[in-house]
Amino acid sequence: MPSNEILDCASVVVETVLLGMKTIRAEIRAERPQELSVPQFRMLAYLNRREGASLSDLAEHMELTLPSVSRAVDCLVRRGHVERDASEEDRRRVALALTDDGRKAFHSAKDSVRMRVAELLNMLSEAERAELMRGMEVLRSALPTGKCKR
Amino acid sequence: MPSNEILDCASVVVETVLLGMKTIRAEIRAERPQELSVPQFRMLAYLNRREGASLSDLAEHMELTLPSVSRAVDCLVRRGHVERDASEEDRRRVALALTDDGRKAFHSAKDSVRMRVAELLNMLSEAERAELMRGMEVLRSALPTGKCKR
DNA sequence: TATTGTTATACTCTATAACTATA
DNA sequence: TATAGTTATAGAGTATAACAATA
Repeated sequence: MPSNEILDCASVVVETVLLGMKTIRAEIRAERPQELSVPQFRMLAYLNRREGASLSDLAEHMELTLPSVSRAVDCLVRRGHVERDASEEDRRRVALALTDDGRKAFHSAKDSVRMRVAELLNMLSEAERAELMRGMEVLRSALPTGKCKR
Repeated sequence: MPSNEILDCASVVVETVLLGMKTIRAEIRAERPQELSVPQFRMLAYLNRREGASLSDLAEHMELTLPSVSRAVDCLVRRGHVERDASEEDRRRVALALTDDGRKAFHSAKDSVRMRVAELLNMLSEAERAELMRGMEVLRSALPTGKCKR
């Protein structure tokens, strides 16, 4: 049972992450030719890292059910962002991959977000940025990263 | 035009916020009687702070269109989380407020998230937590604080 | 006429249940 | 029989366009 002091820390972390997410969300969704939703962005990001991932892999990463991801992928395929092929080894599986168009859409959205955040960080002093980086490092080390499913 | 070093910082911040959001999302949506989506949670959080806010206030905070928020509020009203009344001063406006049930649902979800994050932070040393808090403080100072009129 | 909100319509996001195909 | 996905159905999340009511 965490102490009150740690519960207070947790509140700060949650509020800050939600605030940060608001900036990111606004940028991902801003006009722009290749408009993406946040879930779509997350799926493209995963497939960009894990070429050939199966639908189950993607569902696990997104923490969604298979039917939900199946339909979401329908949508991405329809838009030309993702390719869906039968796996060679196990014909039940599908191998998902970004198309060139999907890779372009993902990087375009990602670059926009990064540029927007960089503009904000540009206002900080070098010392503050160093403290920020250290804080991010600590937070990453505390958060469950990907697989370990509580 | 931010330097490459700052662009790298921005990447770290974005990745860390997305990772943190994943933990929060999983917890907000977890089992539990009063299941909420992330947007619903954000709306309840806003109305908890701003009793009597109008639909336009909420739409601005959420960065959504009025029709979208109108429907989202329909849903929250149907679930008994929110009350929608005509404003006294200006009959065009609606005054939104949490019901007791809505307040309960919000605090329950919020407490779950906080507890889950606190459990994770509990693994850190005291020095690491101090660094984390400092990093959060710096990040907050850099992010646009969504007209925080609390 | 301008502002606040709702309704109509159309996608996407997500779930559960029932199904198909492969192993 | 067990596993990987899809289809059916339903409700929430989101947008634009058209509308109604109040100021």
